[in-house]
Amino acid sequence: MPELPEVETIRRGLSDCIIKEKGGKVLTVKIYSGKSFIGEPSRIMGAEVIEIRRRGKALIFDLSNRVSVICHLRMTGQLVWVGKERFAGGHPSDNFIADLPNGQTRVIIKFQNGTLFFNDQRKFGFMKVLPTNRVEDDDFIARLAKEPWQMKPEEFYRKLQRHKNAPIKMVILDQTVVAGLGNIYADEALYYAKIKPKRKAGLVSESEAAKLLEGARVVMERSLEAGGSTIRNYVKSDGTKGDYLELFAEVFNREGQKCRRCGAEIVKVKLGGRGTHYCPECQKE
DNA sequence: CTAGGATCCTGTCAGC
DNA sequence: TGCTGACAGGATCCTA
Repeated sequence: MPELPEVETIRRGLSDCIIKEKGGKVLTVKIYSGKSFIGEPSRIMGAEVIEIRRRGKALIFDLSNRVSVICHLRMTGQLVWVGKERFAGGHPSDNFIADLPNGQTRVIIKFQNGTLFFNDQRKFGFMKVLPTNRVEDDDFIARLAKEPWQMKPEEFYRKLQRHKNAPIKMVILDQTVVAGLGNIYADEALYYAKIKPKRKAGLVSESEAAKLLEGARVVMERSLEAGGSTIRNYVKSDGTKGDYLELFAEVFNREGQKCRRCGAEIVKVKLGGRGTHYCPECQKE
C-alpha cells in the first residue's frame, strides 16, 4: 500500500544502505514466487547498484552493467535491507522487524555486504529486469503522468476534463492523470481542497483544481517529513507498534472521529471499490 | 475513447 | 472454536 512518500522514503533509505555504504556486487538472486520476478535474474549478477530512482510509485535500480530493475510494491510489497544496518519500508507489518526470509518473502537478492528481501503478502508487486535504456518504454513508466510538483494547475485542470463524469477521487488515483497519489493521499488531498470525493471531476472548478494539486503536494510532503511508513516510526521507542497515519492523517482511518476543521464526524464510504474518508460538512458537493 | 466492475493473491478481523 | 464474508494504502483487464 505504499504511495509516493513511502516509496521515496525507501529510495532514500536503500540508497544510503546499498550505494553510500557500498552494498557491493549482486551475488545471488533467489526467487520464491515466479510471478514476483519478471525477466532473467542472472542479468543482474555480478553488477553493482549505482543509482536508485523513483517514478511515481515505482522504484528503479540502475546497475553498473546497464541493466535496471523496476520494482513496484503495489498493495503489500515491502523491501527490507539487512546489512550493517537494517532498513525496512513499504507495507507496514511485523516483517519489518521479523527474521527473514519467511512465508511472505518472494525474492532475495544477496549482495556482498547485505541482503535485500522483497516481501509481498498478496503477490501484486513485482521486480522486473530490463536494459536501463528501455526503462522509459516500460508500459507502466511510459504512461505515467507528471508528479504534482512538476504539473502546472492548467494542465491538471485540463486532464480532469477528460474524465468529467467520473468521481474526482477516482480520477486523481489514475496514475496517467497525476503520479503518486494512492488511497490515503487522494482522501487527504480532497480534504485539503474541501472537495467531496464523489463529486464529478467535471464540476471541479479551475481554482479548486489548483487547490487540489497543491493539497496533493502538501499532504505528501508532510508524510515525507514523517518518514513515510518505515521501521523508524512503525516501531515506537518502547518497542510497540506505531501508527504513522496518526502523524498526519486528517480523514484517513478517522471515521467516527471529529473533523479538526469543523468538528463534524468523519465518515467512511465505498467509492469505486475503495474505502473513502471525508468530512460531510466542510468538503463540498 | 470513458466509466465501472471484476480480478490478481493472501491474511486478518468482525460477526455469527 | 470454527466458519464466512468483508476488507486491505494498486493497477490492469474486460465489458458496455
